[in-house]
Amino acid sequence: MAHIVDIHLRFTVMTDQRVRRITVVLYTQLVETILKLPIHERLSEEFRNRIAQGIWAPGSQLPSEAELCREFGTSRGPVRQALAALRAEGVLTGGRGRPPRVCGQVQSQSFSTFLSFTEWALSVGKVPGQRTQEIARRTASEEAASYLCLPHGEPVVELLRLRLLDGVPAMIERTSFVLPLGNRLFDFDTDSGSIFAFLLEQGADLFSARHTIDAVAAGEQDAALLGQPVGTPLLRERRVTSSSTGSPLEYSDDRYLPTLTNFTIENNVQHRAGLVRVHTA
Amino acid sequence: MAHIVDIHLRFTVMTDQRVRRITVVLYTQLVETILKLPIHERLSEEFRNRIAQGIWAPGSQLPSEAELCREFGTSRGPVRQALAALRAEGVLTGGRGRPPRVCGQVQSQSFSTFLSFTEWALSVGKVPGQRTQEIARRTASEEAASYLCLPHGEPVVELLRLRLLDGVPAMIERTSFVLPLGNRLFDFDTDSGSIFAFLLEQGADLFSARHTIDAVAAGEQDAALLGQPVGTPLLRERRVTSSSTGSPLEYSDDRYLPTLTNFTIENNVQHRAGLVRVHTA
DNA sequence: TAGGTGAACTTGTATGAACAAGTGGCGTTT
DNA sequence: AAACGCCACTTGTTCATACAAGTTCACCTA
Repeated sequence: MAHIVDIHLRFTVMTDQRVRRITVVLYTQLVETILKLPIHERLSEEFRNRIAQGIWAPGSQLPSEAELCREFGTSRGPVRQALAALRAEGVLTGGRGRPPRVCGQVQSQSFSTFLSFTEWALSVGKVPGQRTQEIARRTASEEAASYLCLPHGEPVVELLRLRLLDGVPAMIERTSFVLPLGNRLFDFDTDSGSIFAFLLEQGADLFSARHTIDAVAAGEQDAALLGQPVGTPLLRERRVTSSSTGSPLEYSDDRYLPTLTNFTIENNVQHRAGLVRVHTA
Repeated sequence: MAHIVDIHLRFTVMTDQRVRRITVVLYTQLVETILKLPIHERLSEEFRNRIAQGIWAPGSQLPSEAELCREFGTSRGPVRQALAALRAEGVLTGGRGRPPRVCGQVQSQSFSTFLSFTEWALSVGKVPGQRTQEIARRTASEEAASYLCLPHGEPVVELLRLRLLDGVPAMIERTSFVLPLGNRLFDFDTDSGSIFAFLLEQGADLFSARHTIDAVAAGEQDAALLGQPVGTPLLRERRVTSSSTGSPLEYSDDRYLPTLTNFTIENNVQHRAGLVRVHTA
């Protein structure tokens, strides 16, 4: 799907001896596109809703496939596809002869919710906040350069922000953007909200991310910003976000106060965990 | 599938005025069962191998579905099921008109590899080790009782072990087992290897697990065992393992040296992360 | 040379059918 | 009461088919 939402045409026009700017916006038929979602995606969305709303409570059995087919007027294929999607996330179990059951309590998070602090905070009912400490174009640190696959001495745009939940310091974000992305940030008020949303709006091709989670002691800067003593254990998430062609766009070192935030995953015999334990030499 | 591997029949017999014990073992046809794996599971296994061995390198395109069908002599269904399994783990991407590509560098880990320190260590080519500090039956700690859904004052079997990688201290494991499971451990040499494997062998129904990851400062005991100063940041994984009926069997508080171990996950637009960020009040 | 057209190929979606394999309930037998 | 056999129902697996929708590339045209 092309996913073009609208097309902006900007003209500079002379009329009546005055210069005017005209913007013409062509809206494409997004509504059509949404309504034309494939059946099985509409189904899995519907199933997710029912589970979230408790209509299908944890532990309870779902209707049989045949019943779901009758209810939604489709064949077994799409119904099974929708169920498989939820099974792959560990939300459902079931086996031969046994109707599917709601199994996991932990809801998975979409790509954007997991990447964006702002979107995540809103999804858990908190007010996100941010205090930009610094935004600068400078030579990439060794670590950033290696993660971003940049030659030594290449410049990047570095951003240091303190992130807040309901006004309370919760996380420190040190991000390095490759130049094509980073340069756009100078036109953006980094105190106003989600960079992720801004970049997506600008058409950035943020496609995949690799997250590495460990623990570090708070340095002096961390401690001062978070209002904690130096040496406090912090939960660190390092992240490389790449485009759909696989070239790295952004490297971030996020340090969370572990009393406010943690990471959770569910796992079972049928469902391999996406998370892996890694040994570092 | 029943998954009965063998049946042991033990007799005590009098012959020639001597008491003998005879064990008769009935082996069931496991080989048959393995060979009878459904086609799509055999395919996804084969695909996983090819990716691991680099036959299908990251970034490279896979053969088209039609070719795979020809190669394995099946219809499109099973091939697509196998591809879907890998896609659900974020290993493959692709879209309409575009042959699938190997995308993630991070291999997912099976339930048992992720749960068992021993199995994991072997899978990354390290020699796992353990020094049992203590095994005891005592009243559950408040935290363990709450995670295991036990009434206040209920006894559990607590185990404290130092885990090693190639002889180097890497993790501290504090596990509480509910009695039916824990009591069996007194018949087991906890210095000899994997408790997880032992319990499975005993027929324990370890089905699902919820993992919570955060950071803590090393206490005195942690510091002494790991040979680190008090206050060193440790990467903590707390885990509740449950049976297939959902009743908790085991609670563990594992503290890793973050210089040796971390957790990694991959994520993309098409593939929701199983891992979620959680706010703790 | 730049750009459009169309054919060949690819994957995504959906249907219908058939059989394999496991679950649970019922009644009967031991 | 426990064990067994049977039946109805459920999910898992596989096939064959058809069409929708996107990609790629060679070719033609302006």
